[in-house]
Amino acid sequence: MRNLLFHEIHQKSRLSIKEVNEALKEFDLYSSQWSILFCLNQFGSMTQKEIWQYLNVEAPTVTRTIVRLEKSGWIARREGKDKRERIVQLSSFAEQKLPDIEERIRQTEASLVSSLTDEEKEQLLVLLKKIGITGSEEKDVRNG
Amino acid sequence: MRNLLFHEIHQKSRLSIKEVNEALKEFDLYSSQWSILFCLNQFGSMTQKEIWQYLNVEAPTVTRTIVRLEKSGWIARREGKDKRERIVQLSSFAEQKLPDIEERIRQTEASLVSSLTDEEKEQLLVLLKKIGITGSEEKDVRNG
DNA sequence: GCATTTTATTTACTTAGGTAAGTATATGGC
DNA sequence: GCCATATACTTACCTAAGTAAATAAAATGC
Repeated sequence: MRNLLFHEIHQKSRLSIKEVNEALKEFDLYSSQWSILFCLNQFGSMTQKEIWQYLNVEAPTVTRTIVRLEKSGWIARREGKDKRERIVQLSSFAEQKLPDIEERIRQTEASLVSSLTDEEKEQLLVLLKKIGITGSEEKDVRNG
Repeated sequence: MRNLLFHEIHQKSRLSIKEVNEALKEFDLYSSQWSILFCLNQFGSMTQKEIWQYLNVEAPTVTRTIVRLEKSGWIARREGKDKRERIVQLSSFAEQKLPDIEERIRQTEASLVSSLTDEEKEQLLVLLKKIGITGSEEKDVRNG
């Protein structure tokens, strides 16, 4: 395939999502749900905007996933002082389960990149971050 | 984010699909449709199985996209000698349009990786190909 | 030669992402 | 204070990819 790079990125993206979903089955979670739980675990309560900005997806995508997480008891939402905002936080059930899930995900991801050295992983990350930036933004590569 | 690598792969995958979709708008095509047209242009007539095996997706995904491509006149299908198979081929309309589309895609992709040197692109490809393979398969890295 | 198994494709349904438009609340101009 | 604009979120609808199960045709066993 001529456009090998994008083909390959696309493939590995699908592959890793597939593996993570497989690992999450025992917890009745999907990869996108996990990414939000992980986010909340790392930063504490967040507005939906903070979540979609951090994950770099669109607002409706987060709305949908959050609704499902709320229905299944992983998170709760409350109104903010600004009544347009909805503040999202982990349930105590989620807080209790998260360490196990994180360990499981860590294993899955480690296995996926087990044939790369630490240096190669670092290199891969640096190269990936360069994709999609134009000359003028290039100085910001290390921030993302 | 701890799982930075997958986060980044996922992001760049979405970004590149978005850009390719944007570029394909003027031709009334989507990225997944393009990948099938490209495939057929490269290899000539193919069965659906050959397509999904090459693109490394599941059969139902190819069925859906092919049905749409057929409805919009980009491809035609005929029965094979084996009547279970359906042989897919480009329409003359598609053959006529493809060079322009390919040029447009080439530009889009080049712009996305414009901040990488040729050596870096090659390196990125090599590293990506190593993802998801176990020790015993490692010798096959260069085939993919 | 017929029953069983395999194979190619399709259908139905799920999550995941996107855009566009709608709703409700804040904010600014005056 | 009120109207226009901006912002946060939601709804509706599109493509993309996956799994599971259905269908139809080949291939195989005996």
